[in-house]
Amino acid sequence: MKMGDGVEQAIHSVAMLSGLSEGGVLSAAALAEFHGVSTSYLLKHLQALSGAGILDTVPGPKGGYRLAKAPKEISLLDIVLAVEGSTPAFRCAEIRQRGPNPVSDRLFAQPCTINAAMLKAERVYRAELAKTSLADIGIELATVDDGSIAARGCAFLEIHERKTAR
Amino acid sequence: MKMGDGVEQAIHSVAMLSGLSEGGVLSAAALAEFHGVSTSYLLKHLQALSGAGILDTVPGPKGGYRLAKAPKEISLLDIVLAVEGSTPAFRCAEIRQRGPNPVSDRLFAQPCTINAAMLKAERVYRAELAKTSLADIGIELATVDDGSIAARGCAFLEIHERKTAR
DNA sequence: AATTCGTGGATAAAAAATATCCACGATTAG
DNA sequence: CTAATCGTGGATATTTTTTATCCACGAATT
Repeated sequence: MKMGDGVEQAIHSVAMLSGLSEGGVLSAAALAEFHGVSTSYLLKHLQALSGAGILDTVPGPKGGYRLAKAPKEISLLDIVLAVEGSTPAFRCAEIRQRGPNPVSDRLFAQPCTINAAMLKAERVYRAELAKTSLADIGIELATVDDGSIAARGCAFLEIHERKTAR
Repeated sequence: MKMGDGVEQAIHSVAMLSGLSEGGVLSAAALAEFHGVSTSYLLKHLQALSGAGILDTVPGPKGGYRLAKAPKEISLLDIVLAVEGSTPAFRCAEIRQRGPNPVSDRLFAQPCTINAAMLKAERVYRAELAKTSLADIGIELATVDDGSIAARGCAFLEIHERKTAR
């Protein structure tokens, strides 16, 4: 069982957007450059996030992505579901009904107990992810080379703004 | 995120073995036939379960697999870990350290908060699976065609025993 | 009006999962 | 004793899924 790398990229992207100053946006290209990932692939996930109502898009020159709501209102679960979809990891294939089983079909009206147990665990997993919001994750602080304290990504944001200010 | 089909096959196999009478065993071929899956593929998972101490093997003619301990002592988590491995679904690729990030390396001595949150959710997931044992799943009951009540699989076991009694 | 951006579908490349096969050693029924 | 049966474990093929890329289009802003 492996979670797609897109999820990690998406969470980091949204986290960075949460550090933006009022009115600020970041283009898909800038986000991809900062995270060192493929722009066209990240785009796919940014669009999923936008479609899920987590991000807003600003078209035109100086456009890009920004949060659609407050960091406190965005949970990790929201992001994971937007990128990976809501299909459970465990999919009951109704194995119990296969093979030369001479047992009556009436049994199978009741749900598979194995499936029920697996899905319950997934519900617990998702509930835990729902507890953590972007606000909880916060912005990591760092000492930059000149000795000052900077929010993670801020230094990059400055660089990016210098570029776009041309 | 998708869990391998092997997990489902493994759980059903172990569940069926838990319904075996004292001293009884089932061969990999019989388990595969009952579940309608490939024998050689199921074998791979049965061997993993045996290696994990969940199943015992009985070699020779009339040999096969049986539980290595009481159903109450076998949790769904044990089976999932044996088949899928214990690697977490979310693997932090340390995206935060990539790209043209001018922030000091000292920041990265601390664990990634995103990674921490994702792993915490996985711990909760596993804890929930650990709560459910084979005994909890129990043996499903069914009304067979002649109107009597039979444990799921028992009818098949009878067929199998008739075969092997030749 | 030209630049810059996101949209969305089509498609290619890479990686996993699934499935199969074979030669070997161990065990036990007959 | 010996022949049949079973599990072991590695190698390998097949299929499916994931990941990644590309391109033509429409929208908005300077």
